[in-house]
Amino acid sequence: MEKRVSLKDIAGKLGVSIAVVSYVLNGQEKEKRVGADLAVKIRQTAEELNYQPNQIARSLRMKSTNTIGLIVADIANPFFGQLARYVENEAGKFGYTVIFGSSDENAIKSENLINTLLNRQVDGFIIVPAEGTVGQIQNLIKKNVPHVLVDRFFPELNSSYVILDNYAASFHATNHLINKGFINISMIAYNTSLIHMKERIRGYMEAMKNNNLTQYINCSEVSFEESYDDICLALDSLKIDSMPHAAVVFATSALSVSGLYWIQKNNIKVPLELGFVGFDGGESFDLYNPPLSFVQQPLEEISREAFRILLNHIKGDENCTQIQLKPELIVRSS
Amino acid sequence: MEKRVSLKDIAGKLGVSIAVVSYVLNGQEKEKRVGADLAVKIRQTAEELNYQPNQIARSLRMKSTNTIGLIVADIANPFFGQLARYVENEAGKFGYTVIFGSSDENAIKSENLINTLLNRQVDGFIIVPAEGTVGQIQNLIKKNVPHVLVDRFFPELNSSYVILDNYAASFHATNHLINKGFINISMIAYNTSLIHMKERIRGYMEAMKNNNLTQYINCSEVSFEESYDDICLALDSLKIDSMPHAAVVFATSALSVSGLYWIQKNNIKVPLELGFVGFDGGESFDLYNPPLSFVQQPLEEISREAFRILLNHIKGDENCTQIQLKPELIVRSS
DNA sequence: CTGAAAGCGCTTACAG
DNA sequence: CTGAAAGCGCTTACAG
Repeated sequence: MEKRVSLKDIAGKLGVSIAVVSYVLNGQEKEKRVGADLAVKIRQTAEELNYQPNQIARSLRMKSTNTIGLIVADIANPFFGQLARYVENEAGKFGYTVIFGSSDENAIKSENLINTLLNRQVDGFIIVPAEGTVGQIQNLIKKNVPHVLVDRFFPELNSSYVILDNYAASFHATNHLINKGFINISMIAYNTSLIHMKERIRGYMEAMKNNNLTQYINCSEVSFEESYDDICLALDSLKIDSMPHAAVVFATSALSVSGLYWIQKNNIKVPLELGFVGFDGGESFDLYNPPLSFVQQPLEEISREAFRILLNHIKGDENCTQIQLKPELIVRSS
Repeated sequence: MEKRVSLKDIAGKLGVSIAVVSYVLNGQEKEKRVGADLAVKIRQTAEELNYQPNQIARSLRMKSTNTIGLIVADIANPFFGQLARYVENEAGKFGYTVIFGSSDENAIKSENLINTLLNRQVDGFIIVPAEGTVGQIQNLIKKNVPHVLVDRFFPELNSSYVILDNYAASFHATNHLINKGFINISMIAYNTSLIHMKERIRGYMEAMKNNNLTQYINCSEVSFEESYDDICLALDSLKIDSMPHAAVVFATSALSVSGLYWIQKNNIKVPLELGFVGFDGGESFDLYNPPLSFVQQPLEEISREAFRILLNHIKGDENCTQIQLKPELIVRSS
């Protein structure tokens, strides 16, 4: 690369110290009482030479990079892609850039990611924590690294987080199906100890119990890695063609979409032969014929709040803020 | 944040110079002939103190950050999310982290993004260039900043790029519809001067001309901002219910999905009432009943090649590499 | 009003 | 075999 122009170059050209030019370029000429004419001359030559501050040098000196790390499960997953976009927008408004990484719900990858971003001196983290990463988050707390968890959190830890009211989400989803007359309602969830999943399962269970449908409770927990095969097995075991008709609540967006693949493959008619509530609406729910019902998260609000809280931490606020937002059930034909 | 341990701390504890500890921690004890026992002691205390190198300091000194900038149109768009993921994977293998930004196909945003990433001293860029950003890319060339363009490029510029053979993509897509017996074939594209779009349009036109269907050529160019409304207008004007039946080739993934919304709204039967070829397959094409045909890009290969070329540039290779990859037409019921 | 100087945490040519 | 020292490009307390 071409040599960049530095403060030294400007100072050299004008025969002044680099301190003054740093002052005026940072708008401190008033406080430092720099001569008005000198100030304009400095600004002019900075312009001429097309001076661009070296953020790395600045970061080293200031011990802050104006950079945040965003760790999601998978940036290619539209849910996390959306999240990333909202975070990017919000961060941009405050002069922050974002470095991202995908953990694949894997604790080892998560640890590597956190460490490399830490070494790169990010000012803070927004993290969708994977299973088995309590220690990593605990470490951030110990080191006093600003961070906010999103989508999930660890109840035993005192971190800031912003999440969905997951219990309410599946509780309402299940009730919706019950109100439509379904009785034989199953849930497809991930096999994980993470709280968001446990809460979604709990909401489903409670709704079933409240309606005396305990005998129909049937929750299949599939693995992250083999999810499609596991889902097929779980759905195959449903007695779709018997009465009362079956219905399924899916616990995440990816799970719902996999479910749709199975439904298509088996040529099932929704909602006639199978009740359906998905999670985190995507095109597929809209474009399905007829359109499908799903639980909607306020993703933009989640992202906005997460960044806002993170910024407070970065600025020194030590108090944890824990926010739970309300889901919305988008009711359509299923 | 807690104070991090530095080379100085290790050196202090052992009563040696920071130079030696830098040497052994960088595996240069052989070249620098550091005593074997000292080396193990240094490694030990580095371990004990949990030393983590400060990449910012390292970057300042080395004038390289091991960071690349990735600029896409919109990270929330699954096509670009996928791209980002593949780039992330590839970069990770070589110790690079990626900072991303979304340009929204907007030249101003693109310029801001490029500048802030430049100030953050990224070692290079992978860019999906927006319309009107020739000057920005030219600037990178002038400054000798390593970069590779992706998805589109500027023919008048000598940059590395890796793109799809866009001409072939829509040429084959159109021919496929012709072979299925469609005659009245339209294209929906974006209203942009960017080459990838011009090539997709050209491929459509050529296929039509080659089959003496010039009179049926009908290409609607919609705007990025109002794409859905524009698409509806364009599709409304098609005479779907007349003979010969109409067919549409969509020039991007987002366009195709918008088209599906219109198709659903108007309750059109594909392919019975309307021929359809989409771009960049997503779930929606799979889940449509019956599944839809589309042009598939080798996204992983594009990403891998783009990073590989970028890395070569970063390492000093001044020669531009320009790659065009073959699309695949995934033929299903439409 | 202005500048010399220290220091952020590293790497590396150089001297012994 | 080992260390003192310069320097990457900034910011800022301090002295005049």
